[in-house]
Amino acid sequence: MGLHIRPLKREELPSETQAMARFLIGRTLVVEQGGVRLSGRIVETEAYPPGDAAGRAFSGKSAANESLYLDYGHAFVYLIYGLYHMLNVVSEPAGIGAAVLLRSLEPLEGIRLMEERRGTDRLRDLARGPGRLAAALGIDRRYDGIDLFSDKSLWLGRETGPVGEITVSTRIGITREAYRLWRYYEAGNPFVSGPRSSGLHPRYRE
DNA sequence: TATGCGATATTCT
DNA sequence: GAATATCGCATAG
Repeated sequence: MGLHIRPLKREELPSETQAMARFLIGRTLVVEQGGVRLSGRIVETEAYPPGDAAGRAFSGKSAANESLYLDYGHAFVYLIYGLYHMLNVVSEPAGIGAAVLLRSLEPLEGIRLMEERRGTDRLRDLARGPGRLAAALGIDRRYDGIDLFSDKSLWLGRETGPVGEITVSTRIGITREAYRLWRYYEAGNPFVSGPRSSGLHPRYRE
């Protein structure tokens, strides 16, 4: 466990959604739970900018999406399909309602616990996809609204090495604004979910 | 490897 | 009542 991850400084994180989604590729996400540290390299994100019809803020503020309206750098966690939690980073100044979805991690630390939670020892499958990512890290609604720059249990770290080329594509699993190129991933990285070459949404693929 | 489908809960119309 | 920022299993090729 000689891995030393330096915390990201708040002023390094862009407060504009697409810029943040791109910036976060190659950075690290760290969870501290009861003395155990889990971490991973962020290899895939999606941007849900202000006014986006596919975003959770589109139908206005409600109890379900309150934390989306916090200042950038807070966590926004919600449940989808009744089964999976999605971990987002609020991406604009307070009151706006936009976020970056963390889709996939390359596991670094706490792999044993991730395997246990996920019921597999296949490294590639531990946190590939947003539902798996949350499951591996034990993220649920209790993490909703926490500040990633003051809370000790969930925070963002600097890159641990060189960051590869970043590719953009259409977002996965949405119907509205489906043509937008707001998905970002590290090219060629096997820990990325979904299409890694075509860059086109299945709906628009021939 | 690719495609299809059911599971499941909360929110919104 | 319908939709949903998904996943794992089944089946076919």
